[in-house]
Amino acid sequence: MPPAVASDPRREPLSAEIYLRDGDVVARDLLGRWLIRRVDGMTVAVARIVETEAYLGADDPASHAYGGRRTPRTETMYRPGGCAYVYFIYGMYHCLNVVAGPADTPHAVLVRAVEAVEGIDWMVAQRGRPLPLGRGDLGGGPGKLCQALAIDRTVDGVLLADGELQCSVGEPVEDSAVAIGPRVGIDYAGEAVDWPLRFAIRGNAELSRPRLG
DNA sequence: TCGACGATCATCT
DNA sequence: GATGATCGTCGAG
Repeated sequence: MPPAVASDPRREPLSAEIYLRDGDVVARDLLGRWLIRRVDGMTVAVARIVETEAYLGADDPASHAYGGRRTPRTETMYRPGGCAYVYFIYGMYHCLNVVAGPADTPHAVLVRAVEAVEGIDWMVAQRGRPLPLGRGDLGGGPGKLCQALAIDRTVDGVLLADGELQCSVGEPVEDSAVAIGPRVGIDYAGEAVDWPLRFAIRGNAELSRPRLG
């Protein structure tokens, strides 16, 4: 692919309406899009989304907002789609979500894997792992990609149109390149364990475990 | 206040 | 495949 430059149309922010649809639609649409990480106004890294999961709010037993549960932590999900929802998990990791749907419809899209487009050295440094990094070790998992992009609770609520974390047009993918399967790590969610709400770019090297497609 | 648990990962066997 | 790390969050008391 050609190098990314400032005038690159792939860097144009996604329009706000994109995020106002249901979580599963947004999750599929975000494949191939770019996350642009900015620190103090400077772009330090660009990463391409290669795997997502949808969480469908009040009607989804796997969602933090199941049954309309509304707490200080989940408040961000009740905002209109288009901002980041970041939470802390297992005492050591963060997970990055894109809020979807209109206000008070707490849908979210968990970003499960990204691949580096630009600023790979910076991302590797953020990960703090000994080199060389193996397949999927940089951005192949929700905790890993948050480390690589230095995402923590301070990013929670950031607008993806113009904040410290942005989401741009990137390189959308064809349906034929998309693998779909059940979500990971939600064994507590009853019937919802089997819902086909995990989306990935088929065969991509940075997919999370267990691999889909 | 307290106890249980988690949308994970690295490091074992 | 199994397990420990590690702590914010939330519901129960």
